[in-house]
Amino acid sequence: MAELTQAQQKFILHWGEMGTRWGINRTVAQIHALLFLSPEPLNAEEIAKTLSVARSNVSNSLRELQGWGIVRVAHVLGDRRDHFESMKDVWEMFRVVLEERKRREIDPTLAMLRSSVADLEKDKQAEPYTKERLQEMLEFFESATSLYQEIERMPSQALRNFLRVKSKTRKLVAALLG
Amino acid sequence: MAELTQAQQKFILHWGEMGTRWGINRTVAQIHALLFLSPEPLNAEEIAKTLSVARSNVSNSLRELQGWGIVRVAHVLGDRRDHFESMKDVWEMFRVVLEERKRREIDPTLAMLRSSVADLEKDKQAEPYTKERLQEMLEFFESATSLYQEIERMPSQALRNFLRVKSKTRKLVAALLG
DNA sequence: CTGTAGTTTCTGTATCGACTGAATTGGCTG
DNA sequence: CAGCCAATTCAGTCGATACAGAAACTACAG
Repeated sequence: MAELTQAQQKFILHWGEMGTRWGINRTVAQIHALLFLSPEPLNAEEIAKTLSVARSNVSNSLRELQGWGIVRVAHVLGDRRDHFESMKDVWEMFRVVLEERKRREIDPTLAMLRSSVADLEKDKQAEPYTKERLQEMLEFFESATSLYQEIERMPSQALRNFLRVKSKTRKLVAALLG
Repeated sequence: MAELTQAQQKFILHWGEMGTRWGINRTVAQIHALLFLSPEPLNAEEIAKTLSVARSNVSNSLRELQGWGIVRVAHVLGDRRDHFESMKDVWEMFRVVLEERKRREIDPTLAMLRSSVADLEKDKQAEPYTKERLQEMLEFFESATSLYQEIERMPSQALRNFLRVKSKTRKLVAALLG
């Protein structure tokens, strides 16, 4: 994995860019991409070499990825060094990240909105427009959360099959018509 | 709207932080929050005053918000200055933003994955692991996109009602049990 | 107990993007 | 067409964050 093929490089770079757009550090995302593509766990040194970033940067990024719950340490027999591997199940991976983002970002937002709306509820001389807007925002977040959990609750295999069938059907129809 | 109440300030600051976490500029998000709360369209000057940012910064941020399609110019009779208002329907607002992010980020990712997979398909001596991983990633994005469109296709009012009933029920049950 | 390999923490630097204030452009009004 | 007000563009500054390299720490081996 020390040398990257064209396709691997392309994916890793793209993933890094995607990361930045969604508030994830570029290097963190690149390391994740690398581990995702790697058939076996890599040690920090290899990662640093392959991506040409400082060893310490790799260390911190790996900690962050572990914090997200999509990378974990894997030990290799006869090697003292820590090795790292990415979760490989894409659905599960995104589920985990979404769950974590909900915990870090959505839940605090819900709390903030609830307390604000409650405060405005009490304050009789507060002008009602703000309350109305915050109320609607709160309802949206509650509904979206609930919708998300509804989907999450579906057995993921069933969901996948359902969508796979749908996609096959669509392609078939497209082929027949096109 | 020149002076902000406690609740308004809290929301605007929080929205700004949320923005940064999702790759949206803080000021851009704050301006959006302000417009979202404002009962009437605001001109750029007012926005700059209220949030204590430079006039030019407001100008650029407003352009960006218009680029996302959630803020638009509104003219006020007898006033030469442009005024700006945010979309107020929260569901629609998020739908629009999601649509735009799909266009800007997901679609190019799909394209990249498709072409990479196709390339690896041809290249007989390419090691199969990378192809396998990219293939799965591609399938995920295709399914997720399709799932998203499935949800989007549902009449939004029906979706809202469905979720509202669910939430009411949940609260009732919680009240009876708690 | 000492040396060594591995990892993390720390500190200074560099880079990138956000932001400001000034200059410029555009367009309306008398 | 002169003057003015609003909006945009531009060029430089500032600040946050990422990052590298050095130092410190840890754990194990001999």
